[in-house]
Amino acid sequence: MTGTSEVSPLTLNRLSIYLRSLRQLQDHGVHRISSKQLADQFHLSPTQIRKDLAQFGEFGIRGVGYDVDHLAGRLTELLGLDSCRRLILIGVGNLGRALAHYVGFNSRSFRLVALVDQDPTKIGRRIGELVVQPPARLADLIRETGAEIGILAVPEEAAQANYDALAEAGIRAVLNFAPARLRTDPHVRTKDVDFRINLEELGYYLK
Amino acid sequence: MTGTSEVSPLTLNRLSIYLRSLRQLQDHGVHRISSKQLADQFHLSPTQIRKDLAQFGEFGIRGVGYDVDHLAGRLTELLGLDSCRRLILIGVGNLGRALAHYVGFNSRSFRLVALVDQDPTKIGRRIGELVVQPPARLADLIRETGAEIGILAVPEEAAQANYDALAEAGIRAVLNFAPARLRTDPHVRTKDVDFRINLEELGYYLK
DNA sequence: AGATGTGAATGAGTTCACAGCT
DNA sequence: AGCTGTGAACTCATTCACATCT
Repeated sequence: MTGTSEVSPLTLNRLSIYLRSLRQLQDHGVHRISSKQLADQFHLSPTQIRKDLAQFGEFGIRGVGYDVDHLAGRLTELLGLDSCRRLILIGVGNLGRALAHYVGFNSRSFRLVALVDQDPTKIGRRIGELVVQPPARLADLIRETGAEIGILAVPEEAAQANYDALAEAGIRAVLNFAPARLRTDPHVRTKDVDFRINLEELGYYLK
Repeated sequence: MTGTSEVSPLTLNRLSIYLRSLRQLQDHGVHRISSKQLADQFHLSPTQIRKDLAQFGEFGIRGVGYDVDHLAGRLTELLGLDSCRRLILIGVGNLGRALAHYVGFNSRSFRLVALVDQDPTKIGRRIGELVVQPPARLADLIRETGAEIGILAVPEEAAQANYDALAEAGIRAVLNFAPARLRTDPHVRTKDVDFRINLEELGYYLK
């Protein structure tokens, strides 16, 4: 059932979790599971699993449950994880370098294809298999490598300018690690990851 | 108005953003602002700002707006950022080391006080001002340093065991960077940060 | 006049409860 | 009998619209 309205990020994030859980089950040789069992094992809600899946079709067998391999396969397609997205990382400070080595950024579904930093002492350095490039090459790099997602790991002050440059160069999505309120481009999917906000949330409850 | 029910994380996260925005205004010498102006400058919703603040009292002046310094001060208290929370970091791989250097983890409101890793080749190494300690010392470290928040930056397989050890040792909150579904302890505030989920969300929309 | 603070209305997201398959 | 898929009920969150105050 292909509804016309967009899928909520919350649902999407849970689909990622379901898929990950299913893969773990595959590794343990499990071939069939009910929403209840899945929920119990991974601390999820069985109704929510079914509702989330319902947005995309019928994947289970009534009275029986889900075929683990089949469902994992469908979720993989659904999330677009069967093809490989190319990433360009802007900013190779401490965080940027850690992200560059992060396995999730170099898996079957995602691959880091370019590194950019403005600092002359960093340009030319090799990190993993890539060499840090100057910002002037940004647009060319995106065109040459076919990068679709930009990872912003620059300091707060530089965030907006780099975001704008990415948008201008035709990037399609940005994962922003800078603690800045970006003026976003409507053509660019943008998602913030902000540790400080998460920390402050935890801190609040400790009072 | 001290309502009895708990504040939602969504509200809390926005309060962090408001505070950050106000501090930027302070740096620019702005002393008074309306919810409308604040919203315009930082891409927020004016009604939501007012509703969020309303949960904690009346901070503005009708017909006038908010005193920037005063509101910033109240939010700082409210979020508990006037005192300093001590953090213990578990796992000093790529991500862990980046986090150790992350300024937000060593600010006025948060301070990293201990590092732990299980890898014998890492134990004893100095990172910043701290020396990496073995897991056996975890409980002692938490007691000695008064650490309240644990940062989990270990591989997926090790996440649950380390979480349990932190909970057992009396930690009050955990910020988990491992891509694992943790069985959480009801006495420990737990928050997940998962880059892969965020990436996959962006990836979905690119299909 | 102009902006806050807030009840009422709307919308989004989750849970319930059960009809419908296997 | 058992588990999925789903309308209806409910809860949580945002937005509207306006009374209230400076």
